[in-house]
Amino acid sequence: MPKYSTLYQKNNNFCLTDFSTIMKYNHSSVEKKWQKYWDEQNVFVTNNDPKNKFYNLVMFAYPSGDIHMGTGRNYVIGDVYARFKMRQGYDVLHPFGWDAFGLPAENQAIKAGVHPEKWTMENIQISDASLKLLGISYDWEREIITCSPDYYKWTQWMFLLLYKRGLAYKKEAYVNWCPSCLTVLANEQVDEGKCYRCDAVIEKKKLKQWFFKITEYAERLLKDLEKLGGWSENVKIIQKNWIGKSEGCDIVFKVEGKDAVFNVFTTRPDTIYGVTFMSVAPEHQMIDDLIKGNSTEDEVRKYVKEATKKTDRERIEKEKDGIFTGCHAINPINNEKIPIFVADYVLYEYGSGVVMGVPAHDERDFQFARKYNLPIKIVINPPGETLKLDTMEHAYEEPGVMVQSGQFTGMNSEKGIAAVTDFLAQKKLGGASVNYRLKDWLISRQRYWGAPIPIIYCDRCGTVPTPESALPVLLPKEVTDFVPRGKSPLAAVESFIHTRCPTCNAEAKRDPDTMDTFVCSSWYFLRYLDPKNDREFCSKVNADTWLPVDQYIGGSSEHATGHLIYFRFFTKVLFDAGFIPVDEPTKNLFNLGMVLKGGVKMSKSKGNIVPIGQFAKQRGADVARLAIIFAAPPEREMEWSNEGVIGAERFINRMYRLVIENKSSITQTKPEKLSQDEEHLFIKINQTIVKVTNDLESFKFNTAIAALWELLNELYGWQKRSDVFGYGVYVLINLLSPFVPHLADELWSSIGGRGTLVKKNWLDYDKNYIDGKSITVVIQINGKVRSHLELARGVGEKEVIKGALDDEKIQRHLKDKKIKKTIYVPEKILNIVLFSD
RNA sequence: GCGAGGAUGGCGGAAUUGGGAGACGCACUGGAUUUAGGAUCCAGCCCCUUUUUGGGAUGGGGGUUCAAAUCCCCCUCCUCGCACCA
Repeated sequence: MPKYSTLYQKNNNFCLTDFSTIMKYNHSSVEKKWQKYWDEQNVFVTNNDPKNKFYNLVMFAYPSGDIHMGTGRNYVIGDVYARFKMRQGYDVLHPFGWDAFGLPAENQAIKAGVHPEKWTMENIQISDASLKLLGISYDWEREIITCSPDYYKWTQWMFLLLYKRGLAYKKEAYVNWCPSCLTVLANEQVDEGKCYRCDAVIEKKKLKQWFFKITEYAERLLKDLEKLGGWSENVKIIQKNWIGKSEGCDIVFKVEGKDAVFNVFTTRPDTIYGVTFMSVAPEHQMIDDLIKGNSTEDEVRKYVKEATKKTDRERIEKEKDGIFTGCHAINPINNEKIPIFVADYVLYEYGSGVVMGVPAHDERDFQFARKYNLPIKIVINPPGETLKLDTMEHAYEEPGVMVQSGQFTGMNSEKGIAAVTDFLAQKKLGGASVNYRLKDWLISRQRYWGAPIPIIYCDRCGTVPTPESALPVLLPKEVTDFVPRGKSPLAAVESFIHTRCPTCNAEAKRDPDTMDTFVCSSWYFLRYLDPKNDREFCSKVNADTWLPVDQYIGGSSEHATGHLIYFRFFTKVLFDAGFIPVDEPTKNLFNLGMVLKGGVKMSKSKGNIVPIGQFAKQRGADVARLAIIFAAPPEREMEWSNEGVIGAERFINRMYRLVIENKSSITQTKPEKLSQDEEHLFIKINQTIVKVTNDLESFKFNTAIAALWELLNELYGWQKRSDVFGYGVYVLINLLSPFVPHLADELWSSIGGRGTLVKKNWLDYDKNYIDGKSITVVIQINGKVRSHLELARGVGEKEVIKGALDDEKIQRHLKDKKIKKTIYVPEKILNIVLFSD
C-alpha cells in the first residue's frame, strides 16, 4: 500500500502539498480567536433553567501567585469532563472561585508589608488570566472570592446557623504557642514540635476557642460513607479511620473517700478483673479535687504543669510516666482498691480522659506497671494456653478465655464483653458506649486574614450573636500590624472591637478572632448556585435545581480528613435545617494526582514551577492540555517533561495538516458501499468513538488520546480520499474537542462547520460496524502461541481445530506427538495440550 | 507498628470476569527529502540465540491452572494516610 509520503512525490491527484512549505498551526491567533468567540457568544454561561443539569465542580484554589502546571492539571482535567458533558447535551454548571483567606497572604504581609487583600486580589487577577488563556470552560459570571464581603457575609451567617443549632460553642483549649515570636501558631506551622519561623520549641497555651460540634455528626458521617459509591475506597477508608468509631463500655469508678466518680471508657470490659491502677490525663479538671491537701500535692502540680506544656510529639516520644495522686478508686466489679495516677500518655480529648490500667492485657499499661512496680494480674488466657507472670515480657492483647474473673471465669472474650457490659448496666455502674476518634473542629484563629467571628460579648447579656441583619461583620482594612501576639491582630483595632450589644445596646466587644479557612470552603459549592443573591446564601429553588454536585474533581487524599469531611458535615447541617435537598454534597469524587518536576512536587516553594500562562502563550494552550492529559492517568502522579510537550505539538500539527490538506474530502456523511479495506477503517472509526466515549466517562483520558492517535495514524497513511476517509477525519475532529477545544473548533470551522463544537451533540457510533466480520484465533500448543488463524465470525470449535491441524506451523509442532486434549475459548484461543513425553 | 495503594522495555505508560505482554507516545538507530533542522516521511526498536526456527521475560521466590502481569502464599522495595484512641 503506498504511503502518504510517496503519494505527494509521485501522484498529485489528491492535491497534496509539498511538506516543506506546509503552514504550521498558528496556535496563538487560533486560540485567541476561539476564546473571544466563546466569550462573546456566552457559550459557557450556565443555563438558569436546566432541563438536564450537570454540576461539574473542581476544587477551588488558594491564590498564591500565578497558576502553574501543578495546579493547572486539575482545571484541565475538570474542563475536559465539563466539555464532554456539554457535548452530551447536559446543561453544565462549571464554576470557579478562590479560597482567598488564609495564612500565606498574611505572612506575605508580615514579610513584605503588602496588604493581604492587595496581594490576594492581584494573584487572582493573574491566575484568572492564565485560566482564560488555557481555554477552561468556566462560567466566569459565577466566580466567587471568599475574602469578599458578599461571600464572607454568608460564611458568618453559616456560623450563626450552627450557633443557633447548638453546633458552635466556646471552650478552653490548648493551642500552639511560640515563646520567641510571641504568637499562636496554626498546626500546619508547627514542624516537628518547633516553630516554622524561629525553630523555638512550641509550648501549649490555654485559650478560649470556638468549636463546631462535628462529633455530633460522627455516626452519620461514618454511616453515610456507604452512600458515596463514586468515591475511591481509599478516601472512604481514610475517613472511616479518622472518625474512628470504637464500641465498648463505660464503667463508673468511685473515688475512695470523696464524693467523686470517674467514667472510664474501655473496649475490653472482659479485662475488668485485671485492673490494677487508673490513669488520668494531666489536663483533667478533677485532678485539683483529688490532690488538694495531699502530701504530694505540689509534686503532682509540678508534673501536671510540665506535662501540659509539652507538645503531643514530646509526650509520645518519651517513655511513659506518671505520678501517684494519693487517691484510690474502687473497682465496681470486685470493690478492689486501686491507685489513681496522673499520666501524660492518657489523652484528654478521647473518651473521658481517664483509663483503667490493665497491665496484663494492654502494652502501655504493662510498661507503666513495670516502671512503677504495680501489680500485674492475668485475667485472659490465650485459647488452650496459660500465661505465666514471671515469663511475661509483653501484655497479651488478643481475645481469649477469662480467668480469675469471678462469675465470668471461663467465658471467652466476646461473650465476656457482652456479659460484663450487661452486668454493669444492670447495676447502673456503666453500660454499652461508643467513642469516636473524631474531635470537635476548632475554628478560631488568632489571625487577621479571615472572616471575623460574628459574636459580641456584653457584660450584661454575655455572648450575643450578631444579628443577621448586621452582617457582614466587616474585616477592617486599615490594619498595618499583622503580627499576632498571642491574640488576633484585630484585638488591637479599636474601631472594630468596640461596638454595642445588639440586645441591650450597652458598650460591648466583638470577638477578635477569625474563622479557619476550611469554614469558607465547606459551603462554597452552594454559593456558585446563586452567587449574587444578597438575601440568601443560595435560594431554595436553585439548591433544588442543581444539587447534588454530579462530579467533584480535585486534590488527592490530602483533603480526606479535612475539607472532604467538613464539606460533608456542612451539607448535613444545612440539610437538617431545611435549606438544601441533599445530605451528601456529592456521590462522585475523582481524586487527581500531583504534578512532579524533577521527581518532586511542583510548587512555588520548591521553585520548580512551569507557569501556565506563559507556556500557553509560547507553545499553545492545546499543547499544554494535551501534554498534561497524555502523560499519565489523571489519578496518578505525573512528571512534567519537555518530551511530552514535543509529542503533543507533533500530534496537533499532524492533525492540522491532515485536515487542511484534505478539506474537500471531509464529510459528515457515513460512508456506504465499502470495500474490504474501507470496511476495516470504518470499523476502526466506530471503535474509536466507543473507546473515547467510555474513556472520557471514566476519566481514562490518556488512553482516549492513545486511541485518537491510532486513528490519526491510520487516516494519515490512508491512500484513497473516499467517503470513509473523509468521515474518519470528521470523527476525529469531533472526538478531539473536549481535549484540544481551540484546534477542534478551528478545524471544524475550516471544513465549513458553523459555530463551536461545544454546542454540537456528541457522536454516535454505527452499531453494525463495531466488530469485524473475521476474527483471529490464536493457536497455542501447551500454552505457547504457535500460530494464528483468520476465520469468519461465528466459526465452530470443530472448524477451528480442523484449521489448526491443517496449519503448517502447527503440524511442525505436532510431529510425533499425541494430543491429550484441546481447550477452545470461542473466537479467541485454541490451546492444544500434548502428552509430555 | 496499623491501614491503603503500588513495582511491567532506556522513559511515561497499555493490557486484569485468567486467554496474543509491551497499545500510544517519547528517546534512540538506520534511511529518504532538505541549504539547514529540534520540521516532515519510511523502517527498526524487551533480552538471548538465530538464516528461518527457537528460548527467556511483567520487583524476588513458591503455588493453583490447559493457560498467570492478572488468582493464592512468602519476601524485598517504594508512595500515601494514621500513629499512645484505652
